[in-house]
Amino acid sequence: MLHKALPGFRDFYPPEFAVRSHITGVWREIAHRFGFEEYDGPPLEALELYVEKSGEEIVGQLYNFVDKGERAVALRPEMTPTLARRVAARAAGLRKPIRWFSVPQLFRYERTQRGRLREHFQWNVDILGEEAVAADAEVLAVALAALQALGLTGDDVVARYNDRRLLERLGLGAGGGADRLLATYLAIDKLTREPREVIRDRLVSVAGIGATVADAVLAIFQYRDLAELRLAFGKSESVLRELDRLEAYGAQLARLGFGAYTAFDPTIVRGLAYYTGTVFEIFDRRGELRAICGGGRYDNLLRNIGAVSLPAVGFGMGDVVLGELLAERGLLPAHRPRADYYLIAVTEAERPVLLQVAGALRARGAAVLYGLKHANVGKQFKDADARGAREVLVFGPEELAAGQVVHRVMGTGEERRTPLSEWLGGGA
RNA sequence: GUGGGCGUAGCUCAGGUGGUUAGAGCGCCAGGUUGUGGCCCUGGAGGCCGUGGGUUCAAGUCCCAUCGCUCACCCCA
Repeated sequence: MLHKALPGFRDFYPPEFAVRSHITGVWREIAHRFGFEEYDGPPLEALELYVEKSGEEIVGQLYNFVDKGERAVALRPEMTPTLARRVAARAAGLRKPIRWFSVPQLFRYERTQRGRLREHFQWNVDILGEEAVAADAEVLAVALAALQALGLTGDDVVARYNDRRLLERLGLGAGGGADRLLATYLAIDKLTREPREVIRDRLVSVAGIGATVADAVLAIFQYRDLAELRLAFGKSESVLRELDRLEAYGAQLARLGFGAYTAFDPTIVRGLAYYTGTVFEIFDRRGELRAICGGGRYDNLLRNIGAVSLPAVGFGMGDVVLGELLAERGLLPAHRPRADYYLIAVTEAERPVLLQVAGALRARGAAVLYGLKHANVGKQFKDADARGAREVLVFGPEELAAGQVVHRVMGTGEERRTPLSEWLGGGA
């Protein structure tokens, strides 16, 4: 056992790779179905790209080092800064709204635990250049469509959504600057995990807001749905506007077929600094795992990073937690090697013909296997079975003399003689 | 970074209170079977019992350290 993967890094043996491939395959398929184009960038970036104000809280867990050219670099911990920078550089020439997706491998240096490694693959989908709520709905819809395609229903997962603008209108930002607002979001983010008193203390001590305001803020969360909030705060024009937008968001998602997958939840705020509007997180309904996916609107990030003003909305969905959930629900396809044909030579003398047929079949697109060293027929059949061959062709001296080969269908055991020319033919 | 639990074959695990050459099932390889797979039978390879140190006549077993995995914190992709 000389070389194991570094802590938090995974080896993908064929069975594990099959799982990863299944998940990323669905991601790509669904992204294309929604009209998103794939892009990528380097996995290693200048450290400063992440140290900038786009997300201070990430920096402490960066996988960073100094390279041989004495550049401070970091393995990318998230895709959004890369995306923002690239889009900003070419924004003028890109048709808006920009609909892009990516499946980058991302890295963070931190203690590993369930659902959290030092490396994972994350599906990123973003729409840039559109502030209409339809863009927000489209982005969440594509995330849910992928989960649906993977076999998860509205009974398995739920997307809880909210809008930071609503919380601001409700008084969250009362008398505070951006820093205070973010600290308040971070405190609220823990609302479901920690006792109310702890949150209240944190609002006062860390976020620096007054005790009475803190109580007012916490009071917001006794209202669990939009109708209740409308009754309680409907007098305010600006609150109404936000409630209307959230209603529209939910209604559009329902129209797109995901009503059973979505629910408004005022406690969802997300920890990242750059979100400015809608935010959402997707959880397993049983609440056994971490969030499967998180995203939202970040209208100021491109202006901050690239001096181009483009509203944006997107999400990231990792392969680790999702893989755990799919495994628990028995939704991962069984990994079994597959081949269309396994060719068997009875004696070495038939090998040249066998190779010729293998070539012809492969040229037609079939998956073809045969033993690389001679073995008795029983052994070869055993190998054909173990490697998942659907059909077997037996090349024996007797049949070849008559211009025939034996064709056996493994599933049924049905077997008959067929003309060799049929297998050598180049036509489809 | 903090605390708890766990490290025996490729995998899943046995190995009472220390006691000879460390076991099973599955998997893998070979044979039974030189023209027919799944089942069965036989044999084999594969372990410095995570690593290092200590206690002891004797350590897979007890002690310490360390590394790794894991769970909970911290924090969040």
